[in-house]
Amino acid sequence: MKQKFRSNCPISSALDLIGDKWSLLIIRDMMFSGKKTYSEFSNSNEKIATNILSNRLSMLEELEIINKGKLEGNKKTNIYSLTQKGKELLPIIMEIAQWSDNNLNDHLQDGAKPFVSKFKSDKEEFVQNMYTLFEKREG
Amino acid sequence: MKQKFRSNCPISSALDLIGDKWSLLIIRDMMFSGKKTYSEFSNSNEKIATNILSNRLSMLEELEIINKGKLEGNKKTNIYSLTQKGKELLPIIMEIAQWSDNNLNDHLQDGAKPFVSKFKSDKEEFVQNMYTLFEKREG
DNA sequence: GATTTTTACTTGCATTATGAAAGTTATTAC
DNA sequence: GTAATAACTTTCATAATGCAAGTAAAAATC
Repeated sequence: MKQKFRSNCPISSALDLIGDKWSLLIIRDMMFSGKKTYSEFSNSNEKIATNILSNRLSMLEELEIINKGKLEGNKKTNIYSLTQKGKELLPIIMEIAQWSDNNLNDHLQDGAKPFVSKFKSDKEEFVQNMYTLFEKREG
Repeated sequence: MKQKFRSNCPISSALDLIGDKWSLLIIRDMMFSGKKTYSEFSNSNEKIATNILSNRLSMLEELEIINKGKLEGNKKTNIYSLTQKGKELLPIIMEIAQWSDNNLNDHLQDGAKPFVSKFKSDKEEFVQNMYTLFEKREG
């Protein structure tokens, strides 16, 4: 784990870890689409290159943002899941979504509006509901 | 403005604009250190290269996240300021700070703790107080 | 008013990261 | 046994970043 932090600023340090163009999109897909395998991530709307995907999955695992596991009876498919550290990225992602919803209206479609709306009206509740959903998925 | 968005997802789109390792640090310095000139940004703890700084300032200006102006009687120094769109990045930055505060304890010093604490205990109030501070700076 | 310093950059080049496409290996399905 | 799937790795082109030095205009100093 060659963590070359630029400083000990919490913002700078977080960006050193997850401040690239792909990491948060993988987390997004895990959170909102329930994706958990390599091929599911590979089919994202944004067409991540497979070498980058592979690299990001191992980085996120090394950072303990995600876990890598298997299902019993299947030696082939890797199942990725969010750790607590990973789940706690939700508020960041939602604030990003809200910012875009407020400020990128020229570009964005209205598809995400109801979703972001719920977050806006009660952030605490939204986040708690999502955390409950994460637990439900884990069974 | 060659905006090559990877998709119309609000999260992906925001990352297309500000999802690099430097943009949010410039914004951070404007918000929390009141920095407003090229040379002030240049002296950040993280040692941004001058060509990157120059590039990011013009990109952020093009995106209408910051404004570029002058003070009367000074033809030399450029004064950069946050637009509304830029100020609204505060909640994202604070959630990032909170995440680091919660999850990067091995790395971070305790300097930022009281600051993040205030955000944790009442986010709404913290954000409003900062917005008031921004206005005060603008005079 | 000439010289130095400051401010805000730009340029050139090395290094690193990303992107696209094809290839590889192990596992599972047929 | 053969084909398809899942999860990668490799190669190579392109783009982004980092470093060092240089430039030009304005301001401060002598």
